[in-house]
Amino acid sequence: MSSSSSHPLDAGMRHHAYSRKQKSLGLLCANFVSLYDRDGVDSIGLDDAARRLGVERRRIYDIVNIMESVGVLARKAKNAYSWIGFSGIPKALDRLEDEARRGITRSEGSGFKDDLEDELDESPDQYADEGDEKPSQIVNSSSLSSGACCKARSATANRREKSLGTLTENFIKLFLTTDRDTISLDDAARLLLGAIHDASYMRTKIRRLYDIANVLSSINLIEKTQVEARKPAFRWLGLKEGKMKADNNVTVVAPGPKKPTKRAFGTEITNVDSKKSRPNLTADKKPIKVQTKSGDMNECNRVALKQLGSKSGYAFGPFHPNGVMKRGADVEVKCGKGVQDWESLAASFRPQYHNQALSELFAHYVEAWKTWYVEATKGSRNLQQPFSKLVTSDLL
DNA sequence: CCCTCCCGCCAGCCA
DNA sequence: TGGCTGGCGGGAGGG
Repeated sequence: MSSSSSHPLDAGMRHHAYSRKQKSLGLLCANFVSLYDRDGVDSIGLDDAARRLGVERRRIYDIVNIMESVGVLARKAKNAYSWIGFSGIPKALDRLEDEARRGITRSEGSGFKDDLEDELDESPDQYADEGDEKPSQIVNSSSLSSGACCKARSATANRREKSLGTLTENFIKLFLTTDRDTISLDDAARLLLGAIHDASYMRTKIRRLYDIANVLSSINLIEKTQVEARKPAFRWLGLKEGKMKADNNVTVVAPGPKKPTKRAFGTEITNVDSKKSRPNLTADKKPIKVQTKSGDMNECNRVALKQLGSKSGYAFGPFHPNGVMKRGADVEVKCGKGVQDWESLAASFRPQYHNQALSELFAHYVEAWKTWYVEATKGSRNLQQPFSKLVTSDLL
């Protein structure tokens, strides 16, 4: 993971080489944020986002689902989401914390409570929005029932329970309910899966957790740490309750605001050409997919959570790096106005992201950016007041 | 080698 | 139906 230059020969032709790093979900998320986190943005069209970010629509669904569960976005309608911003995070976290306290964990296998919740929150409107959140969730305590498997939920419900969004929520709840400083994805998967032992299911879950962790990292809600060698884990950073502001800050920098003239990452967007060199498998279709698993756990989850230890009153970590984040947390560029300058800067700079927003990686990036920034501004760093606080100079 | 995780197939769902 | 969603896991990048 070192920073730039990973490909030896890539110097000049950076876009022929395929580099998954430039296409990571975390990076995409960062770009997504920088693209929409500004004044005047309220509605986001999936197609538009995909086009501007240069990725396939499928990837936007991933980002959006995760972001929504964190309160940054709210689904408005088909193909349309409304941008709430980081100011929506506290509320979302409160809700999650509250649910976690009551022991509500959306189960993986059964959709029991989910359904109930669905009725309450989901469908009609977006909760993350204004003051009202979904009503309380009384619901269950169903630990037992859940385990009892009420399979059968409609396919829809079933599907939903396995959604990235739900997984994200449960993943976050783990952090909100444990005393542990860090949680590895393995542990998280284990805890979230409870009784399920199926290895392949587990593998799939972990893949998803990687996706989630990457975007949450790019948003600075969590950060990757290396606990034991070979076993990376994530630490919850969260945010400080009152301190959050509509636009606090968050990471990311990104390519140009507008349509990327030049894509800052990922070469051809749609992976048209350079994609990985897949063998020419033309014909063979994928074998039939097997719909494995089914069990569910739930009660187990709760128990598992317990094992992690429960906290009673947590004070989230500072969301804003300025405060507590350790090093390298992030940079931000947001702020609506005055973006022009940044935009141009960004355009010329073209940062190199790294895969996930691991803090170390980010640190590299930030460092590079910072350096560049200093040069660019030649000492006079405060070009705009709002930006003075911006970070660059103080991170790291 | 094995951890990471991108890619896109394809199945439900809904207008 | 066709388009939207998004689960899922193959398999390649990369340390």
